[in-house]
Amino acid sequence: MYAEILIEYPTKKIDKYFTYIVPENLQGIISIGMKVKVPFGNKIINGFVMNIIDNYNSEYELKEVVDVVDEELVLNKELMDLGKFIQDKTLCPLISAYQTMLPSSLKIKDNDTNYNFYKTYIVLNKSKEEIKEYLKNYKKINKQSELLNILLENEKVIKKDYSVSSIKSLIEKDLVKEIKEQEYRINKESNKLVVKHELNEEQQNAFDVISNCNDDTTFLLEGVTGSGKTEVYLNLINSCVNKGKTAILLVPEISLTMQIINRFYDWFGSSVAVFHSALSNGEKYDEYLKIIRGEVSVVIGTRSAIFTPLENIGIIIVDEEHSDTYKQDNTPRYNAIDIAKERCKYHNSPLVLGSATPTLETRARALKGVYKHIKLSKRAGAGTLPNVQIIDMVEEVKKKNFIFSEELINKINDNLKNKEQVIILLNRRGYSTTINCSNCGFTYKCPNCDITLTYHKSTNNLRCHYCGYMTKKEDKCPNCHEDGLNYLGLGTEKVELEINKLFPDARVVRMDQDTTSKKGAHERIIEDFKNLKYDILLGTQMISKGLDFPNVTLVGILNADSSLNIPDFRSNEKTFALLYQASGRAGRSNLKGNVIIQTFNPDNYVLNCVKNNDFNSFYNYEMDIRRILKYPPYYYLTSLKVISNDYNLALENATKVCDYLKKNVDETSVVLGPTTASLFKFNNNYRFQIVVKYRFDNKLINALKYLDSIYINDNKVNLEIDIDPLHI
DNA sequence: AGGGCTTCCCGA
DNA sequence: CGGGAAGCCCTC
Repeated sequence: MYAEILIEYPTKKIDKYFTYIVPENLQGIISIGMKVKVPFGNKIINGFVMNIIDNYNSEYELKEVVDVVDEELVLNKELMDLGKFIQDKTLCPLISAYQTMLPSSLKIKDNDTNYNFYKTYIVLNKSKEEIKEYLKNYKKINKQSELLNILLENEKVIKKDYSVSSIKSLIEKDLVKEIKEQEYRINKESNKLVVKHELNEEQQNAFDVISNCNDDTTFLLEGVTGSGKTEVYLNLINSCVNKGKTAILLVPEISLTMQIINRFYDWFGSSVAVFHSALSNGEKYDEYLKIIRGEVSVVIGTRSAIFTPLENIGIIIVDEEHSDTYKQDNTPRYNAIDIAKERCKYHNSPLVLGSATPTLETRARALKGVYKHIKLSKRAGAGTLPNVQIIDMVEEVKKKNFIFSEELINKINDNLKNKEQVIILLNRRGYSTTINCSNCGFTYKCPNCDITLTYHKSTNNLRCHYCGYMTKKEDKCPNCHEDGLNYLGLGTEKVELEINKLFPDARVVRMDQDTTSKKGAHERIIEDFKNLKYDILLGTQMISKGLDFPNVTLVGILNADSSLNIPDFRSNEKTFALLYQASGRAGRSNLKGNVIIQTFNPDNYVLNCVKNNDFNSFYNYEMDIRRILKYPPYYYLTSLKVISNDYNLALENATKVCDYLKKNVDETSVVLGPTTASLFKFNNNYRFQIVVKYRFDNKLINALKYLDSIYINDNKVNLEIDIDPLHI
């Protein structure tokens, strides 16, 4: 018996099968999709069993499979095929497709860590009658007799709750014994008292349409902020579970979605498994084990949770489908929504994409009838959509109001007086706190990357947000040695100081990368804010998503236009979604909400669409732009990056790649470049970019595969291919 | 990926 | 001629 093994080195050079002998003691144990240890070169390394064959003729001597890594962890047929699908669609090594399917704790070569977690219990080692007999003769009342009595009532007790010495002597007397049982680290009970809201008419309609679907239709559930999409999800998944099927719910970032997850725990208790980056390796292992063992019917998680080995999937729901977290930006560059479609096809089950601000691609497909379009146009319960006001900051600056406009200050004061909460959103995309010299124009830049360094006041240093480079801020300009260093841009720290100055009595909490780096910090801030421990929540875009604070009636958005100016074809769409979602945080209960948008471009079309709560107009406006400029959804994109630490080599090869593409793709496609990539220099590597825009191109994929195969063997120049990139 | 083997270049 | 660095190629 032989096994064809895929070696666990994520390199295309060895991304092929190696054949090993299956020794007798592993025959019958080993199966396709299992992880095994094999000798490779002079090391023992992990690999996946891809095939098992009876005969193999080899000119050289084969080695033997050493061992299996874990008998329970086997990728099923569906996932094995899915890996090949990903390899084909993203041009990644097959092994990296499989590696992303497993939780990180199982990926790495530290194969000897045993993540199984056991609890030790004490049980009786004699019959109850014998124990009663013993107790009668024993007569003493002490810790030992006490424990025996408890054990007569309860089958088992946790060892560490009782004194070691009494257990020891009872074991010596052969009356009790220790047993070990595997425990899961996460154990949630469902809440019997959970409030199940009545669905309103629109919600009920959405539920009816989707739950009656028996094929792999994709639905766009477009619901305004606060329209109660979560309630629809809960009911859909519940009906699925009642039919004996399973469900996956994808969410953008779990730490921000704890509110939703807790609702699922309330409904479904321990049949929910959760996957996100904040779990420890042991926790991830346990959650995975529960699924493999078939003990779970609902999985909630971020991008990679789409790979959980659930059987009999009845529905997949992708919440906030416009979020860019669903696309992985390193190998394999897959989009979880594409994977979801593939899995739904396999299980013949519906896919639900939910959002208040779907991507233009999704919405276009829904309008064309490729997806089924379901709308939730009203806020659930008493909430009404907020009143949005645009403030012209050009006028405000004349009045020396640089950060907060007069109107926003007044509204905040009103809110503080009424004991209602405020959210301040600092739109920092493409706009970071930098330092430059007013005397000579010097700015701090990263020596490894072509990026302006960001100033961090709390540590008085400057950091590169790409490679982590760090340097101290000097008192005088390092270039002209004058006192000209100035702060540019708005940082959350600066705004916080300003708030403290303007509203000295307000309790302010800041939420950004710096205050949320510790585990659980997100949840704590959100929980505290919800429990009214603070009046003002100040943060970056991370506060705009899906949070539900009933007492927030005012949202202030500072520098709304900063993200409009980034050179990316999606910047309008991103800005609209961010501002619209942020506005949606206001007035979610019966209190009327207000939103103030501060901008230097009060006439900007995108901002006015937000003001009018008019996704339709925005959609039509932006679709025109996309059509004229040949961007998605009218054209598909593929981006290629040619990377080398040698500038000339990079440019030379980029030109070659570009020429090759021009000759070898369909004539209706457009090849652009080479241009410098948006992050031109990164970690001392020069990066050139080529973009292909196409509609139907049968030749492109082969051209890409050819180029890819060429650069596998080039160790000076690297080629990165991103099919359907989110950004270019 | 990582180790061993080959090649190539330069100094004495 | 020798040594060290750089490139090449193999791993069942």
